[in-house]
Amino acid sequence: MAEKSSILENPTPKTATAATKEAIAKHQCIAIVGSCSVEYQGRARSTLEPGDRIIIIKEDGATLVHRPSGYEPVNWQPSGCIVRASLVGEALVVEAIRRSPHEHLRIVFDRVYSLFAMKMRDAGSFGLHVSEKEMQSAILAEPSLLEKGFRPVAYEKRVEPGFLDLYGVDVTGKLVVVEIKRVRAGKSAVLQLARYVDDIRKDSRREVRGVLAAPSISKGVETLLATLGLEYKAVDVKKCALTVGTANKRKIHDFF
Amino acid sequence: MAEKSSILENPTPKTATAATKEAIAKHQCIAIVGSCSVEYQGRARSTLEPGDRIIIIKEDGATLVHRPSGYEPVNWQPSGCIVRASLVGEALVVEAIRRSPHEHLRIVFDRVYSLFAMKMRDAGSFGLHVSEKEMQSAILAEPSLLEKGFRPVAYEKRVEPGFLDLYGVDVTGKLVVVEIKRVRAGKSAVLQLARYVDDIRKDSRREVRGVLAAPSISKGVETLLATLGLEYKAVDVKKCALTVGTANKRKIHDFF
DNA sequence: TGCTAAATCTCGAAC
DNA sequence: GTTCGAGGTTTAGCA
Repeated sequence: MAEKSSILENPTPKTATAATKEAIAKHQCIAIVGSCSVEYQGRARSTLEPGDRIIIIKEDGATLVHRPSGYEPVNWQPSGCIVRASLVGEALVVEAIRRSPHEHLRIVFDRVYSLFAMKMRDAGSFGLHVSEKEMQSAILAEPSLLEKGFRPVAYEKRVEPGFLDLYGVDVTGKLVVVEIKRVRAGKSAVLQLARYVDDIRKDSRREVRGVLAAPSISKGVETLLATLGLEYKAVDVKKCALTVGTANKRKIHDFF
Repeated sequence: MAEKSSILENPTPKTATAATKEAIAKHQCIAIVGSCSVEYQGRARSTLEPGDRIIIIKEDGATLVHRPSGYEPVNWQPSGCIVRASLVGEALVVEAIRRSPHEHLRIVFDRVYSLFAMKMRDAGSFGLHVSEKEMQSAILAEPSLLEKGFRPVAYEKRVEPGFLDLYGVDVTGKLVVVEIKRVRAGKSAVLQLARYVDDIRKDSRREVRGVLAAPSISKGVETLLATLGLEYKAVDVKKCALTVGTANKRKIHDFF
């Protein structure tokens, strides 16, 4: 089931070069650990003296040179460049070249500790989420994310048109109906909020504010909000995510 | 001389976990190739379904999850986080946790193809350069980088106070003395330029312009330039680097 | 610790 | 192609 992978330990330069050439030809992913020096010229120019590094060559040509510490690669070449391996003297040399802009990356190995190559299969989908539910939880845990002095009273409250996301009281005692959107809010969100506000106003003598909480709003929505007597509050999605994370801290901490 | 490295090929989850734990304890660098799923929670939240990936765990805790294509890691954790390996059921699990902001990365391997660990030595210094010489070459090759219609006449011309970087004629026939700085130019660069301009003016009846070519100038330098009757021309260092690269294209092309 | 500006930023979408 | 904006941006320089 699993694809064949090849691993070389302390290969000779000749062997390493042959293996790298073959892997590049097969569009495999390659991971080389070795001592190397690196030169780059293109949008800027750089030189890196010899030292132990991890080099990754991906199937689309993306090439990364990683030092033993730090998040970023010290040198790299993005996707779509041409990668060549060659034996120069007694050294494996990997070059990655890109046109437009013209860039040249040259890696000269004085030692190869390990060389791994394999056709990797990765069809897994990646999803980046901050759900509306999480934003709601975050504002419940930290109401100032919405507005200073806001006190939540209920969430997912049943009203005539459906469930309203959040419901509370502001610093002056007015009722606040909150509609939460995790992405840029459009006209529909405003109209939904308007229906909820109308419904609440029917049952209350207190003044009722309608607040649309979203990272941003579509163009034109601002005037619609003003027309309907509603408000927009910008909510920092990342801060929400962090707040949710902090709320879950104990659970994570239990792991240790 | 070279540090001991350990390589495992298709290890069992138990073996892989033990090896990862040991390598983390020794502050070694680790490269794992395997099929895994990934979850992240912190500044945002993400999930990644199973697939083949390359995982790098560096000695400072920086952790990277790379898919088979693209420059960027799909998931990561920066330097300074705590990394733990554990055997959960029949799977190697790597977790990297950071406080402030609180972030949690969890990698679950359903298969490990290869595991490499080693104490890497990298003392090589890294230098990112766009030398003054290269900026000079670039402007010589592409004079419009300085000013439309500029025609270089000489470079490194000997004058009384030293060597001036560049010397030419503008579109109206005036002489132009150019002082090049690869970084933000300060007062000293202006004074140097002023001396060169004075020297050239002594030997010529034609009008002489003094131009400071640099990516930017320090605050206050603008008024000094005005006082001395000199000019500043912003030069795009990256464009210079690219121009130098293009000029060397034939040489690189010969490689193929 | 927090803010600001640059990055060989990368990446994707819109034009 | 080119430009524009967002990113779990990261990183370095300062207040």
